[in-house]
Amino acid sequence: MDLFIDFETYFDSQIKYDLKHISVTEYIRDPRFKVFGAGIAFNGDPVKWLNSKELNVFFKRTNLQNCTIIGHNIKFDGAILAWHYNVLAGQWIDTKGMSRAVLGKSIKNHSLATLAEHFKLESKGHLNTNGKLTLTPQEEKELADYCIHDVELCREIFDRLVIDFPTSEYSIMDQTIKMFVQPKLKLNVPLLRDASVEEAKRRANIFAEIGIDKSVFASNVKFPVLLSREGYEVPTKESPRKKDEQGNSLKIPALALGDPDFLELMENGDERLKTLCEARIAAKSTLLETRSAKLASIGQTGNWPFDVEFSGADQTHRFSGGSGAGGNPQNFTRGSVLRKAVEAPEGFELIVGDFSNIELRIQAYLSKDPGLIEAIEKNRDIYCDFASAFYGKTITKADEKERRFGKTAILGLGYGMGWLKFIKTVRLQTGETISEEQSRKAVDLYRTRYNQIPELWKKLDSYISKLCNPEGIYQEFGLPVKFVFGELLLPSGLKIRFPNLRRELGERNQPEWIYDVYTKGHLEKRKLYGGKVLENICQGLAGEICKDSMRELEDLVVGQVHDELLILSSKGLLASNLGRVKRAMTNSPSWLKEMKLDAEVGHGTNWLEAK
DNA sequence: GCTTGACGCGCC
DNA sequence: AAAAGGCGCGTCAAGC
Repeated sequence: MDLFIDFETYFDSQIKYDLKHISVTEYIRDPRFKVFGAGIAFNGDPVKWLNSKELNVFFKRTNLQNCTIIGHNIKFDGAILAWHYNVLAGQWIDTKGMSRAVLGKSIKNHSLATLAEHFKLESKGHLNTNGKLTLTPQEEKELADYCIHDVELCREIFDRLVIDFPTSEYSIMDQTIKMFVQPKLKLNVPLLRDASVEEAKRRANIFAEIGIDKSVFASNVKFPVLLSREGYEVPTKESPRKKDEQGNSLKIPALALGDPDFLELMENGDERLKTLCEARIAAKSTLLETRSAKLASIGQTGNWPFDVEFSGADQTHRFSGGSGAGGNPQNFTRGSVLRKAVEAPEGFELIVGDFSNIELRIQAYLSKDPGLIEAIEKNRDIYCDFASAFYGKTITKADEKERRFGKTAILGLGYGMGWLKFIKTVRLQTGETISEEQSRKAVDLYRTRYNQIPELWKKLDSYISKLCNPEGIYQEFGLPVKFVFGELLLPSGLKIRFPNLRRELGERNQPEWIYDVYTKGHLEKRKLYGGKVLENICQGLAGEICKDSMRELEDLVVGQVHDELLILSSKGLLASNLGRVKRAMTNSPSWLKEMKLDAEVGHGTNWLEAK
């Protein structure tokens, strides 16, 4: 039995009680939270409006445990059901997640209104109940009509998306929603609160000591002015977006952590300059302070909903970080108090499993590169392997600097990076400055030592034209993906899409492969080439492997970050669950059986300790 | 006063 | 011949 549902609730933007100002979790757990009613429909039945009172009766009388509950952005409705009505679904389905998976970046966004337009359905209505705490009978009637139409739209959109949504994905989508609506992890509120206060003090002190306001350092206009006024030369770079009338990139100051010239400024020996640059970084790094404060306030209200978005990375179908419970869990600072504050409940232990070099392994086995495969199968350290060849002497884990260089090369050069970008990457990731000659040597060494990788780029480059064949004949070329018109089919049936793929003349009149994607509601052109096809495939396949493990570990999984799984185990079952996690994460996928996988599995009372 | 774009920061 | 990419969030500046 399917139940389609959409809740209508009170909000007031004037007092900042709405989803623009606070997260879904804070909104629903707030004492001001109030349900006006909901539109519901079983299967194809007419949609009914039930007001707040009628809903109480309905949920008391109806057992939905074996029901599939479907909604647009179901984490919202699911959290209301679970937290206010104590109602859990047998399975949750989110039509917004389905839309990301099926339509991807070929559509400007995945709102109900946009989807209605896309599928040529009767448009979504307009209604504004902002600030209304009680409704007149007339207002309730209007809200009911509006809501009923939304549920009808949701159902019709579901009926259309269901055709192309792979069956294998329902269980994973359900898991991601359960991680949110049935949260199991705790947040250490005092720890987070202290951290936020301390970080605020630390940052404030920096500006107080210099005697210049934070706003000067935080401003991309004022900070370069300050530097030049003090007699320093401001480095520049090309803006990625801003263009002049001729379409040439405009120069903007290069004063960010990702700009090698900025790092040079800090290290050129001028103490005053160093102080100013450090203040710049302090002004721009707000994550620790703001995130710990937000998580502290979430932690006060209950367990921590783990929020990731299904197919949020809609090119490769990996998860993206959600914002429903204190901010994106995918970018918690490594080794920080944010991870330390995420705790297993009493009597439980947190297990963290991390796939070892999963993308590198996929690259190795797809390209069948003998050097890479041998290193993997003999458990050799690939970073040392490359560094030894580069430096012409044996490098071991003890040679930290050299090994770090090897790691940067191995992880960076697999998708076609050139020598110029590699200089920058090495500077940013290792702090070292290498010459053009050294960079060219590293790039050449990578491409000759693991020569099957560039061979695969070349092959994939030549297969791009097959994606333009409207006949849509499946071709596999010995890879676990199928090439169809305009898209690559992953083993799950999810598609990596290249909408409107075509040949265009680029710089110097060279023909290039171009496709269109919507980013932030705007249509943008993207280039396509062999290295990038390989990257998309590797990321997509890595995501599928991770999902296989999630499926196997079922409801033990309480969180997921890229190649990492968070699992909760009762203390009594710790030993057996550690083994279970390791097995689930080292199973070779059915579509690349010869590939050897590995995972690091640790445990502890909190996320930091477990990893 | 509000929205939008641009940039920078954090993670993999 | 050569080409690394993708998320979410906070803040400032410009536009209305």
